[in-house]
Amino acid sequence: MNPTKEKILHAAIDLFSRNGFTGVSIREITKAVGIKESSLYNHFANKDEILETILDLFRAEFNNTLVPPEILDQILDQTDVGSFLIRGFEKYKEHIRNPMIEQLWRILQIEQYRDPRARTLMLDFLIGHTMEFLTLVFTKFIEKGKVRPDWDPELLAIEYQYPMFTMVSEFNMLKFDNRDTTAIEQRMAQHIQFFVKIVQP
Amino acid sequence: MNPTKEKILHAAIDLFSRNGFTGVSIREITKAVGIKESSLYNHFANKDEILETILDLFRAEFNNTLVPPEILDQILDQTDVGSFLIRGFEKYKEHIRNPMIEQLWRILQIEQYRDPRARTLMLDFLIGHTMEFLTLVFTKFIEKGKVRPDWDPELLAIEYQYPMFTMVSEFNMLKFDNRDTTAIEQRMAQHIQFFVKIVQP
DNA sequence: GTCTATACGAGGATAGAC
DNA sequence: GTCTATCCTCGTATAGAC
Repeated sequence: MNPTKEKILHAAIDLFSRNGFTGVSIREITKAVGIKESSLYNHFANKDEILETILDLFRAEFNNTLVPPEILDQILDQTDVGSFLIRGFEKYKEHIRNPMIEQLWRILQIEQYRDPRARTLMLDFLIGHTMEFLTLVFTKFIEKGKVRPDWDPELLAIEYQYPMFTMVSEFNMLKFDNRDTTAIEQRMAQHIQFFVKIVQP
Repeated sequence: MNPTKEKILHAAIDLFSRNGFTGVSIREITKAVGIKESSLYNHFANKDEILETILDLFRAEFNNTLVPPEILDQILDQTDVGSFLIRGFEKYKEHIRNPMIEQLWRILQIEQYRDPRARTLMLDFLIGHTMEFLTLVFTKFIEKGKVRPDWDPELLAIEYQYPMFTMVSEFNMLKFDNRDTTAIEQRMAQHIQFFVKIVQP
């Protein structure tokens, strides 16, 4: 991608993530980049195309974090539930440590009601795929006798992941104000411990 | 409150909840109400004062749902964890069945990053007070021998409430598009069952 | 309290020179 | 690809008549 286009995109991500799509003007974006308004239109047809590009970027980044299904069985054979979830959590923390990813999350939250694309991305893509993946993981863990067969794998996926969604959202809000996040990070770790203790055979 | 002022407020809540504060103009609000722009300023000093009034309203509505601490012990003596949580869930559903409340939730979600007041309301007030209340509830349940003393009451509050936050948020998004919500409602009920089974002595 | 009229800066976007 | 200049609509807000 053209370096100016990239600059525009990143300035837009930064601004949208703080003030929302409707709260940011083309003038602000171009001012942040250091170009004139008219120059922006050499890279994007209009303001909405910037947002569309951002949503595409989010989709791509999310796909990057998924474990390929081919190697899933192999991984699950080599680990127990606890190590698997902790490892996933560590990977997630790496992921979110990238400030741009954090900004993309915020944009999705802000635009979820105003923009149907953001809503679908959040509901069907993000929540949907994560739940599908975890349901598969717990199904296999139960088959392998590494998780108690007492509960529906889909319920386990919810019990594990849904608290995480809220904690991540809380974490993001605290970070946004530069507030202390150790308490919430500790809670995430405690949640994993709690969950593992309950599902272990 | 003056009837025109009330109409303005409700039109603003409706519009803000769909397009966000920055995505709605004074012209749109007054058009929805059927008055001229200038008339609005007889009721609110400026656009921001409308949002401030909305946030105050949310605070008041939330306070309405809290159980007074004086009568908590009495309630907890009369019920087990399951009935207590199911009853709370029913009350919550009544609460959210009010379309205005639903809209207020959406506004809070949309504005959480742009507006520090919305962020504090969400983090410290809403999440904070709910957790405080539930931690107290589980502490007392443990004292009364109605919940296993194996876990920290605060952890129990998180394990119960945090998945609910995500599910409510998901529920709201689905409802916004008039999509089917029976699956998510069923999951909420399953979550309560799961939780009760785990904490029961 | 509501209206008409108006101010005036900010908004997205384009034409055309370089 | 970037600039200057410009368009025209929308945005918040006020003054003053009724």
